Amino acid sequence: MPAPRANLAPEPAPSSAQGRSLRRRGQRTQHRLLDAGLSVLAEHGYHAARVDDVVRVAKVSHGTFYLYFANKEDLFRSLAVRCAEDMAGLAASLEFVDPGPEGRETLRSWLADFFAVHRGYSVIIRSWIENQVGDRELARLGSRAFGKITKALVSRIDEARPGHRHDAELRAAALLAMIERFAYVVVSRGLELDEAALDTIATVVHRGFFAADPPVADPPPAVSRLRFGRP
Amino acid sequence: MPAPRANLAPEPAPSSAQGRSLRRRGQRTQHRLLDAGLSVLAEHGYHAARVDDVVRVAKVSHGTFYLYFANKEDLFRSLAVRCAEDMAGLAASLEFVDPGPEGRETLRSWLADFFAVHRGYSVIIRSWIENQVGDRELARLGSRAFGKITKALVSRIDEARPGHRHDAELRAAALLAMIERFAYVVVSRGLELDEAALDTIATVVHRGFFAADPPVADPPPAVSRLRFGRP
Amino acid sequence: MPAPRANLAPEPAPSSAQGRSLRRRGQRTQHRLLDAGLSVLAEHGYHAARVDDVVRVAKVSHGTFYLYFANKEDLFRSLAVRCAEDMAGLAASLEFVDPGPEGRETLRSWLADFFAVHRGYSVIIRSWIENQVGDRELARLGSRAFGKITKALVSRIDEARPGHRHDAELRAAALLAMIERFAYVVVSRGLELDEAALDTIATVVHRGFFAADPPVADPPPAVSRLRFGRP
Amino acid sequence: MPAPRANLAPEPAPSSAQGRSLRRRGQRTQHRLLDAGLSVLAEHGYHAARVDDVVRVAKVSHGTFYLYFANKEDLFRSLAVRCAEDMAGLAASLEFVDPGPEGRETLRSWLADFFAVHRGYSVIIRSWIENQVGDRELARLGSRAFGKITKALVSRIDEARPGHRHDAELRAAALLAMIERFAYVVVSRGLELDEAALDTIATVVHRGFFAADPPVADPPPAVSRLRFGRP
DNA sequence: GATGAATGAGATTTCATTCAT
DNA sequence: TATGAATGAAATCTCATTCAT
Repeated sequence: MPAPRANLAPEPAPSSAQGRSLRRRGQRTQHRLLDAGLSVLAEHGYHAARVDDVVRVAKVSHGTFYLYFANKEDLFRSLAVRCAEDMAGLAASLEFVDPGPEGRETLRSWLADFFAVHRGYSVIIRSWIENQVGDRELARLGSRAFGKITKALVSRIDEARPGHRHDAELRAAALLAMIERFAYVVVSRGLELDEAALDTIATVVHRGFFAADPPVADPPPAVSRLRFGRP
Repeated sequence: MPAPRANLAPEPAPSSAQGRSLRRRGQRTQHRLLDAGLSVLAEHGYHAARVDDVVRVAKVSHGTFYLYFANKEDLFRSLAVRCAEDMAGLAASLEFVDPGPEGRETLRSWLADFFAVHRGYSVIIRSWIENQVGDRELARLGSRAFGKITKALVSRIDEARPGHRHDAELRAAALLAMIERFAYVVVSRGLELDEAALDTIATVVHRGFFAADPPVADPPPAVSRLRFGRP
Repeated sequence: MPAPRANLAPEPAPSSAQGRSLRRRGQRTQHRLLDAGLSVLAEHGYHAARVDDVVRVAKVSHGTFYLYFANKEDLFRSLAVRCAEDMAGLAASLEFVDPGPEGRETLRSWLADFFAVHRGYSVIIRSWIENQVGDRELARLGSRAFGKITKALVSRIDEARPGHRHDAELRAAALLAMIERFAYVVVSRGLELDEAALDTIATVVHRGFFAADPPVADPPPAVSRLRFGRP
Repeated sequence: MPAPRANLAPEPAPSSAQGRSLRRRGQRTQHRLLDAGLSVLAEHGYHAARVDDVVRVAKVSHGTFYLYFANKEDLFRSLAVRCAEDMAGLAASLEFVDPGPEGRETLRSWLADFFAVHRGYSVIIRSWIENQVGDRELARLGSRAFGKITKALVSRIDEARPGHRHDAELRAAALLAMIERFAYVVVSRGLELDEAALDTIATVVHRGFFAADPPVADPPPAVSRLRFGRP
């Protein structure tokens, strides 16, 4: 059985020129497979993605795939690592969000980055959120990535509206839900997110999630008038 | 080939008690299959859901499944129809959202309904959005259902902030994205959405999406500081 | 298990009027099933014929089918019996075929009958010949029916060309093959066999199979110039 | 879905010996499957033939079958193409049939070839004639093959008995019916067609179908004495 | 007599993975 | 390194037959 070397630490560089050229070729192949994997996953989703599709797009043989990845899930994991790194950078890059106009600009800029990451990795992110792959380690990778972003959001919201820690957590979750889903919809429909749209989103987010509470009147009890969801 | 009777208009109830009892048994079985389908789909998602799982949950034989549904997709379609009906009701039930406190309550109540529908049909909705099933008609069913809700939201947002029609559409999309995704996260993690959480969401939505614009300062150009998404 | 009464001797007539009416109804149902079976078999052939098709054509339920026939093969057997009777009559009706013009007329008349039988039972006959049904008894039924006809043909050919018994047998086989297949083609294409066509066939058969040998010249050895049928 | 390579034009032979040997293995397998298919079909007929049987005979796995053929029908189609080619050759090889003794020899030789083709492809031919497979293209393939032979026969018969074009067509159909069916019977019973038998058939065909008309007496009207074929 | 719902054995097809070259 | 043929477990679907009413 050819031992899959996927995701292993790089082997020591061989001395011969021939060996080095092979190595380079191998890297190119692996790269082709990763890119092919991303595009196939994007098109079909994890379950409907076939190894067959990946190798066809990458223009390599079936056997070659298993030279670089232990299995389908392993390819997915490799992509997920790439994605998690970018997500961590994203989390680290969110600075203080001022309740005033500058805060809106800070948000605007950060949101632009967020959407850019999504554009590349929407499938991965989708799969994380929906837990489609039955792999503990992979799920943890995703949780951690999202956890970092959530934490950053909680901090910034808490800074902007001090004294409502628990509420801040809920808001952070809702905010992440919104922008993540919104990004997905934009990507999946092939839409272009222009400057004006980014402005609007930034405004909504800024005012909805970061603004201080106004004085509220007495709220009457909420009563649902509809009954849904048959047993 | 035994013609699948799925998705047909219900046949007229026969007059004799004996005939009706036979019919009834069939209906019960079909119902059991639909419910089983919903729960299996919820657990595994469309692609990973096995007909085998469905019939085991419904406690019927394999053959029986194909007595009521032409195939897996057909079961899915039936569930989708049920869901689309509830979604249409949801869209129709959204009334005028006042910019003041009453508007917040209107939203709160409607959001409670929205989340209730999601609790039942999260899988269906997810599949619609992600277009997992390669079926045109099914996709259209979903688009129409979501279109109705979006339209309702656009109308209400436009009423609340007249003169920004295009902006209203973007806001409606973002709002739907948020609550849809938020509902999904809540359902998929088995969380309970309590009154306080509902309050917060309603507040965020009300202020972020329905409030009038405050005077804005000069916005400096947004510049992304990060580069994501390798080619 | 409801004992199938198919192909059994008729039970004693019940005394009550009610019982008699039921009996009549039963016969009608059985008849409907037989006819439906014939038409379904004609359309699809034995293997592709579904019990489902038969009961739909006969407008009875699945259960009812098994009230009258033990299984699919049993229905087929019943039809085969009907057919074998007609075939026997056919065999018995072939009289002396004169080498002269009257013989041609005798043949013509008999061929008309032969084609008529085929029109009704082509499927059955086809199945016999091709031995499609894995049932010994059924096959024997067919062999016997065909044997009778072959025997009659052999006798008549032998009468017409005495002293070539073995040759007569071969001729009989070829003749039967021809008219049987010809009948099939006519039936399966929905063609009408008119008087002129019948004339031609009668002529060909008369001259080809029943005429006395003319003096033959020296026959050179037959050498095939083609090679067919790859290993 | 792995694209079935069945029925494609043969790929250009690769230059390296290594590459060719790989190709060779695949070709051998495909060949084994075709041969297995032919024998299984011959034994059971199209509908009763199981892919399972084919792969067992070919000694390959289930999956391998679908590597070479899209499905059962596709295997059948491939065989049919092979058969149609041989049939076309057969049609082209029928030369002028003299009304005298040489004509009989021409026929004899051609019939030997005809029977040889049948020996190999009886199942295919049977299915064509009986239209067992619900595939338009396949049926057309068969019609064309048979059409060619019929046309050749019509030409030869018309040459031998000029001035009866319409009659020639009927005769050609009857002749083809006879020899086709006769061949089937011979093959299906495992009989050997010896020289004497071939002589007899050639004689019958020659005299029955190609000889000039003798003077005929007045034919009395043909009246059927039997009534067959219950409604 | 008749119905129609239910069954389950068996057939077809898919696809991730292995292996010889 | 790379290939492509082969595998087989698992999934989907069919249909003759049985059974409760």
